Amino acid sequence: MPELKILRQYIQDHNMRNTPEREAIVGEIFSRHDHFSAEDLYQRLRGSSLSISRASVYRAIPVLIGAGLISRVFTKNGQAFYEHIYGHEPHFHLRCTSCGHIEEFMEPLLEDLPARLSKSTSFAVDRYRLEALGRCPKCQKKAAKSRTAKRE
Amino acid sequence: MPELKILRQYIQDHNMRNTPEREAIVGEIFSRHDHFSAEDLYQRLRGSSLSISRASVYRAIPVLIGAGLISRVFTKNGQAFYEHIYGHEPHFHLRCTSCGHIEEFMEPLLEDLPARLSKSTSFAVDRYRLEALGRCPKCQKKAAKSRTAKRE
DNA sequence: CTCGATGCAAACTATTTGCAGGCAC
DNA sequence: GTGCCTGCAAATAGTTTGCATCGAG
Repeated sequence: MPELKILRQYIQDHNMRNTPEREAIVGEIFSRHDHFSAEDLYQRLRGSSLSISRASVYRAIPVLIGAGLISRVFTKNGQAFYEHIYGHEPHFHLRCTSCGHIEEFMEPLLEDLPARLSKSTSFAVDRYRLEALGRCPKCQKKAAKSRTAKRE
Repeated sequence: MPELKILRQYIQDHNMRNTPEREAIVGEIFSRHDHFSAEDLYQRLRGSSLSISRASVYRAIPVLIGAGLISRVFTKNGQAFYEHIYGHEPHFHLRCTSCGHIEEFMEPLLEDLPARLSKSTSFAVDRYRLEALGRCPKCQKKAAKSRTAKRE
């Protein structure tokens, strides 16, 4: 479990304390490969032997981001979603503006974007977040005239 | 004021009703060239002769997005930020993870991204949102060892 | 006249925080 | 033993919504 190693190292380096709660959270996150919100995590961990509070889940998130284990990828209806990034190829998200369906995709062109941007701008860029918005195949077919404007 | 024309057209096409409030909101948005939150807009419009309620500001936003006049560009501390897109070259945002400073930038490589993605994926992509995260020049200089992990 | 839009205030929802006790180190 | 971490509950903050009224078409 390299992700646990990373967590422990990060915690040690930052004079924090490791706890079973944090390890359980990391374990749960890396047990699947999907996008999750803080609430999702909380619900999944409620069932576990070690029932973890919402507060601890919320407090763990910035720690894991700091450790480079997860990253916030998008916001949906005011709720933040994350994904684990360790051992995960860089990629971006295609989001259907009609049904909300999300797919991951990689465009080779973008592979070394951070390095490229670090050269062409004054920022030291270390990562990026790209979200492409459009219609998924299903919603293209439906092609119903939408009469209502949804937020986003 | 082409933006007002677009608003009116959109409203007409969607069986909605045009109101001085909506026109004032659009006017205010296009009077500057910056990123704004719903609250920003509300505060700026409070002073105007036509005092507009928060509710109307919030309700106007999805309409303007639907009309293609504005777009949500990022979320900061749980608050959504927008910018007007009509008459504005496509571009992306560089965000300093340390101080929050934001700069706009264009990478020629990305110019026809939507078209390219529409071909290489199954989605009909019509726009995208790219946020590069890193350190701005100032914060690179400070280079203080941060001991606290901030959310994001 | 009709029905969408507005303003107000209350309701919601996601997230943060104060506090007392517990546990990692 | 010290001080970070946890759980709980209360507090915040952004955004949404019910309702009565207003006014555009």
